[in-house]
Amino acid sequence: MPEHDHDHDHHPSAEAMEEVLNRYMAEHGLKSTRQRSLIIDTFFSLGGHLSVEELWSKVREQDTKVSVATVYRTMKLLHECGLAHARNFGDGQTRYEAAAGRHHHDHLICTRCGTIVEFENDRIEAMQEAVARKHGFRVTSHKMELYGLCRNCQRETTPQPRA
Amino acid sequence: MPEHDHDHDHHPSAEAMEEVLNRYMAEHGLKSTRQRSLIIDTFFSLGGHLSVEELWSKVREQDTKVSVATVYRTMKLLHECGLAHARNFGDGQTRYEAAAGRHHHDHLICTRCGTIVEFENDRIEAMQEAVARKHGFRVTSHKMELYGLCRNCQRETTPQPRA
DNA sequence: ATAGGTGCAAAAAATTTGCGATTGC
DNA sequence: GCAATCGCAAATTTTTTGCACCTAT
Repeated sequence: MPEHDHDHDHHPSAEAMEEVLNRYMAEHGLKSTRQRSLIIDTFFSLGGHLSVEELWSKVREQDTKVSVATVYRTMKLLHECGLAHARNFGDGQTRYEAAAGRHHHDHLICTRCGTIVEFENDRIEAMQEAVARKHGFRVTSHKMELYGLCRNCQRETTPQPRA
Repeated sequence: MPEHDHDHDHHPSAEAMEEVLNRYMAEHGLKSTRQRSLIIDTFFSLGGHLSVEELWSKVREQDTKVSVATVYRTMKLLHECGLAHARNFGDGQTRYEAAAGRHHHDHLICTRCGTIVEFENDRIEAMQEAVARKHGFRVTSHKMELYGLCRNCQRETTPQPRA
């Protein structure tokens, strides 16, 4: 499980997310269904960086009949309305992470044990803006991932599985 | 094709890469074959951010018989010995990019037309190090991608395909 | 009523692997 | 000669889709 940075290891409440989502759904003529609510509640209450497979297995604990397809479709929705970010940390699967209501943040990833630490740094963000402007870009989002060894893994020599 | 930043739009020569690769191969008991050389030469002479599919199609122009599997296997090798970086820009495929002999750099990606601009910024890198250190990490590599609209796409309103 | 949603199973797309036939070293 | 490679096809893995049947609105 990911360690979190000092000032933002809170997740937005699933209820708050439903609010945002409801507005989006109303505007787009989408319907609220039992399986969507279940998937969304599960996603936001779990937190972290979830693969569809992981999320699906948690959802199935509540309702065995929900199909992967629905989880994929729902996560695509959440992504499109900006409530979830899609991440790609190198293993072959897309992971989703709660977006709205949280500060933007980036990731430190231990390549040995898989630990993920979140952080944010306003000065770096400001400099990113500046660089982009220099190249004529207007930035709408970004990803920054630092890969390396966490404190423990710098000492350890015994094999340890990734995440 | 990607625009390049001021001071490093050179690609390392395929020959220089063969050198590094040969050393690696000698140390690991790997063999140099016709298809590997072809793939490697093609990869380094093309430059850019290539999907396996794209690279394969170029390779096939020289030798119809090379299989995708070999391209995958060769790129994995290049990646393992540090000569190629694996990237994931959001479309569902891994892209490879020449690594050794180039300065490290990051990416500005236009979400409308797919243009990729490379840049580097030492101050940002220094701050990344600092942040990582604060969290006890020793950074070995990183990825930073800024998504947004390039100069052209901020003006245009007509539809334009990605990449 | 009806547009949108769901499950299921088949389809795609991306990548990996088993294997008998090569081929560097 | 022998271990490493190759091509090919089959297998995996991840994600998408077609379709007949449901269900919010």
